[in-house]
Amino acid sequence: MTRGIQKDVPIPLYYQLKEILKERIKSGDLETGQFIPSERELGETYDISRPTVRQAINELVTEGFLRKQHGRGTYVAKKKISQWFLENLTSFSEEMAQKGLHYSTTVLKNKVVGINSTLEEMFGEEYREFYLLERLRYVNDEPYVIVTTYIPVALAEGMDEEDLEKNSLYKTLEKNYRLQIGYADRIIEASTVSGEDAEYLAVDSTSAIQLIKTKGYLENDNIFEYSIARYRGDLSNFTVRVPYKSNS
Amino acid sequence: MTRGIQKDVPIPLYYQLKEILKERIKSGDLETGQFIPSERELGETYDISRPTVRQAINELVTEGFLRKQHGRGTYVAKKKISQWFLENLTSFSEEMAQKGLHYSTTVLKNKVVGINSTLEEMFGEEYREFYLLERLRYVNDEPYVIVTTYIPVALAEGMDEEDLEKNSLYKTLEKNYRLQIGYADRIIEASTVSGEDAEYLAVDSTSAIQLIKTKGYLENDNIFEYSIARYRGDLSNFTVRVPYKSNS
DNA sequence: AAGTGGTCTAGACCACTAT
DNA sequence: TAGTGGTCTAGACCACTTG
Repeated sequence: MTRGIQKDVPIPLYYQLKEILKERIKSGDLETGQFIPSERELGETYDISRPTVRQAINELVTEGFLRKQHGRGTYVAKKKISQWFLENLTSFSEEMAQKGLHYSTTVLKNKVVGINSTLEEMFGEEYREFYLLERLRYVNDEPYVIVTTYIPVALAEGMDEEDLEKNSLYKTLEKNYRLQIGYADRIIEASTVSGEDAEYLAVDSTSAIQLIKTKGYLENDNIFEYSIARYRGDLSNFTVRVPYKSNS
Repeated sequence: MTRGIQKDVPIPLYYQLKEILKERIKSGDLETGQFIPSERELGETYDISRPTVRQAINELVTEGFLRKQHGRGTYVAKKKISQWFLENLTSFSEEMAQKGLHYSTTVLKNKVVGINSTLEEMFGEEYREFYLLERLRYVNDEPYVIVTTYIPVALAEGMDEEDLEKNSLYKTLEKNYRLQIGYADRIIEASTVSGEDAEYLAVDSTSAIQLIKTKGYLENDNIFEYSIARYRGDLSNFTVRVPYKSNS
């Protein structure tokens, strides 16, 4: 049943091995805490060299699937906590699908606005007009988060609402507008809900909300997106796993 | 001036190269956006093989110091944003020192408590007694955060307040109690301040606070610490940089 | 002593970017 | 076309853990 590695396809061997190992973990073939075959053994099994095996394993270690112990071996890490978008730049829809939650979206605002001081601080003076998109998202039919997104018109000329509903925003920008997305900075703050948001989120005016501001950058380090998300504090939490580094 | 690489010391070559490159970045020798020498060139300069150079560079890329462009080269990334403890398991004192902020600490509680349902959920049934330490921290003479920490007595028998004030908690556990710290999960939530906390933090009773719960784990995946931090929402924010991965 | 992961070499060929 | 990073091989020796 173990899928083999194909050498005649343009997929890197180490990547194929990663997928195989992830699959074996997900299927339960390799259980939590169980030691996986040694690097040399995996190399023989799949007929690839040890450095290539190591590349696959090391990436899985940094991704949190495996853990190593010098002199003992490599074992499957404890099941990863439900990790939110604080570690991966995934879209809301992907996140919800992965968690198996039902969600829906209402568009509150969708227009083009001129520059203001906040936008100028974020994007600099290069752009003068921005798409403003404000969406209210429900999870299991409860209001969950309001997200306001700004994108320079120049980067996504002609983008319409359909683009944003069918695929995720990032996929649209990548495929239709050929933007090479690089990374994002997320700024996390706790705040009290604003009057307008309180109504949409169906909470009273003293409720706490989790603010998450996102600055999206392209591969070339130019900013392409700024968004402000307001999550209901009583419904949301976010988890990050941080490694310990004893050396400086 | 460029420090060379020493082959007769028990420090890995790739690690020495990492330090050299970081130093060259910090000193301004390699500036932001500037392309660094190619992998082959670095190998010749420091007389090490290309795979070894690649190991150094790849780690610096994942640490955010460098960025690569296939076919073009490797360049120095934009200066990293002030990154909070959401990416590294550093102590409050280290964090403040790095930011050059003045801080102080008051111990609110310091006692041993028996197990309860929350602690049992966190630590399991193995431990029956826990150190409870509650500290109020001031930054620039303003109340900033209250942190409540639980540690099983069995793991740090005889730990006293001095241990906790002089060095950081983690350093104490590592050095005096020989615990091998592995990683931590941080759970982030927004909430409204509790009555008791409101007084200490000097905010009114409807204020928002940033809750950050930390579960600390040892190398062997056993939990050794549970803490709940309440940050003043108006004074704190936390930043994370997340990479974009187009493939699943 | 045997097996494991950690480090390192000296090549090779490919895919991508620039000119 | 030349130079870059991306992938891969087939070894080698070391440090660490366990029997």
